[in-house]
Amino acid sequence: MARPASEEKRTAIMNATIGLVAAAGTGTSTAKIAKKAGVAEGTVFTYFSTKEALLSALLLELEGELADILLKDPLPGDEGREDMQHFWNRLIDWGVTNPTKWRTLKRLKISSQVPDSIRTQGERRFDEAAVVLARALARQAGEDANIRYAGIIMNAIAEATFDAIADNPNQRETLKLRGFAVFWGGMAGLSQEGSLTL
Amino acid sequence: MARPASEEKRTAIMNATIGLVAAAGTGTSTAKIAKKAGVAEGTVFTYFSTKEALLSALLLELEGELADILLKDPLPGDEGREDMQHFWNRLIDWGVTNPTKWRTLKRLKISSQVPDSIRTQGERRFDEAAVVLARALARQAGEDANIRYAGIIMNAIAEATFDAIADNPNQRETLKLRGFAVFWGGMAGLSQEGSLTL
Amino acid sequence: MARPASEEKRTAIMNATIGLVAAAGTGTSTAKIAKKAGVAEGTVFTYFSTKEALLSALLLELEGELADILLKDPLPGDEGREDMQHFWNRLIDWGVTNPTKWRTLKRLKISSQVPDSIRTQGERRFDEAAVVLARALARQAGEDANIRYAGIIMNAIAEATFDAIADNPNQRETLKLRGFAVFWGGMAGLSQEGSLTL
Amino acid sequence: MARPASEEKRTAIMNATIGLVAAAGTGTSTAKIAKKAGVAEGTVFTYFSTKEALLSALLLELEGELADILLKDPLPGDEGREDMQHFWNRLIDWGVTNPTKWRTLKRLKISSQVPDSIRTQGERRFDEAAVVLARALARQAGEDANIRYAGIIMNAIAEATFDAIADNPNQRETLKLRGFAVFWGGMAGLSQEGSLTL
DNA sequence: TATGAATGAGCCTTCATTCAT
DNA sequence: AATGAATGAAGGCTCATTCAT
Repeated sequence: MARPASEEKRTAIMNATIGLVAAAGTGTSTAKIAKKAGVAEGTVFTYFSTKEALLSALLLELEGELADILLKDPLPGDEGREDMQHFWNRLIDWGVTNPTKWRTLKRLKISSQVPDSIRTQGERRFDEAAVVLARALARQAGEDANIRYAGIIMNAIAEATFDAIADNPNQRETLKLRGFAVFWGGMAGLSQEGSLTL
Repeated sequence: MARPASEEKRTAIMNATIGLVAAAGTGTSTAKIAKKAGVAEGTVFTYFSTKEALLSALLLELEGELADILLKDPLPGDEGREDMQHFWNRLIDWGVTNPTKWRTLKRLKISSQVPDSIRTQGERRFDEAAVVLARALARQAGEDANIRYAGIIMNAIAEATFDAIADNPNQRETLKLRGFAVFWGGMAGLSQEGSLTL
Repeated sequence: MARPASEEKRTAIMNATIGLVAAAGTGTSTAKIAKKAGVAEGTVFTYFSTKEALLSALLLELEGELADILLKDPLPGDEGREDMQHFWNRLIDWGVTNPTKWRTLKRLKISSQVPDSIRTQGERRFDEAAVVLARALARQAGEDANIRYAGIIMNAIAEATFDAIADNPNQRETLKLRGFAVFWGGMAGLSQEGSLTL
Repeated sequence: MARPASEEKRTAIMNATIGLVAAAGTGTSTAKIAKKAGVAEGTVFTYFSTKEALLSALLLELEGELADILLKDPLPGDEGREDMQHFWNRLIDWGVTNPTKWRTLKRLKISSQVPDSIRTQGERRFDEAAVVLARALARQAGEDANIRYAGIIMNAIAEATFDAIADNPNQRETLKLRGFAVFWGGMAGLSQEGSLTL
């Protein structure tokens, strides 16, 4: 009956936020976000009750998008190196294609403007992927390898890989391969240290 | 800048900043910093012309401190794994001993309140360490391994290691070993991918 | 203004306003009013062009309701104490029965969000009652007693009486009697001071 | 050492607030207050941490001022009508001399922007005066007359008296006398209704 | 007519920085 | 040099009102 809430506007606000958070951190003002999104300052608050709510929604959205991409295509199915590399390639491709999203996601994950509960909720998006990852990892790093720890390291090496690709875009595939080799080699190192009681 | 009288006050301001940035990010107000440092609000600005100047000085100071620690003790001198592990141990020990410093350093490195020129300048502090690192790395990852890339990954794995140690303080030594194994294994993986022209 | 369709909605808006103004003052937002009334935000403005118009209409309505009540039942007709006490009892009964209306009326009478012209207009609602009051008063306080002055005092003592009854509901009748005694005694005092030329 | 906090500025802010609250209610903006006081917007908050704190301080200050005035001069000492009239005269004189203060005080007493705890605290300022009032009242209205109730009525009649004086300034003394006669007569009426158990 | 999204002025408050003392 | 009061530009958010549906 009334003017319907516009998905388009919501998206515009989110995209503006992605761009600004990537460039200037979560300290960007809602006024700048509104301006960049092409809406009135007040409109931001009809779509997100609070700046915190906006940032939280953005974190969940980005993690959801990434998680979906990891799982979209069928896995090779070897339950080992190839499955893992499949994930790795998806991760790198997404990050390289969406550098500002990646940067924003990274910032949101450590921002004090996003409540811990949201961060926890966001990790849940990766539960499904984590199962596959765990299976593949078990072969390379032993049954009791810690997935969370492996995940953080995978992320970190991906990070370094993005940087390298950003500096040398034409070496993209090589760098992607190399990054995985590092990760996979690291996981092998992990296996040699025996089990831990955490 | 002719250093104002009291070195003590300068240090107090820096320490207060470390604590507050670790806890609340670079958004902390200069007023809070002054209060925690036990000086008047205006005094902050006789030691640092600007909040940006304060944060920049802090970044350089922390990176200097860390760089010094890496080089303080004599190296084993094998120009390989042991030299590298020596660095690794220094890095982890410093981070575990000074968690707020580590956290603050991490935040400053990505803060939009610190100009890029400072960030570049800060990396220079590690030039000397990088030389040693390069030599050691050459053996494990090949002559043309990229130090910057390796450095970023080392940092990342260290980060994951801190988290793990923070959660399980009594496993500190085991986790330190494991972290290094991962790093070293990763570097081995690096070598297998052939040379890159970057 | 051609009254919009639903008298029911108009009433709902007014009632919602009564409740909210009593609780939170004339600063309450039109959005809250709409919500409490169960209508859309915009609907408030099809019934009342302006928030000011809404509050003004409410003031007039409440004063009208109270004035009607004062006159509804037949007076004892002694043109003295009994007529006056009849009014007093109506007034107190209405206030005790409708505490939020009373509270809202009180607030509207001094709100800067209601124009003076409306306040004046509202007083006109009591003209008829004032005639009776004047006659009754003449006996107790002299021919030239000032009705406006007496009215204000009556109101004030009623106010104090409401408070007392709110604190001690079971003493209602006694307090009502006592309040009138105070008022009537005061009017006697008034007569002793001789006439005034106002 | 630093620029000392200026009592003058604090007073300017308070006076500006008195004027604006009298004219427009407690909804007045801190920006307007600052402007009228001739200070920067931020300065308001170096003297009062919060708008609520400002209004609260103002309420306590005004009640304190009024309470002091009631007690300043020596009482006639008859412990009856004359003592009471002494209070009455002080009250009326203050209100007539400071109409905006009176108006502001009235508004603050019912504002939802002042916490109840402050209101309670404010009433305490009148404790000393209340003792005298109670004694005088006992003679006219009986031993068990309720002081709070009497106080409210006194206030209310004073209110009506101010209005009348504002309309007819040259009748000031006569109206003051008349107002007291009404109050005193009302208290006599009170005595006739017998005791209440509240 | 009813709806509620859209608007932008305005609100209270915080903050980096300046400056009188 | 040290202090902290003074400043005014933002900042996040609310609100009365308008307008597309």
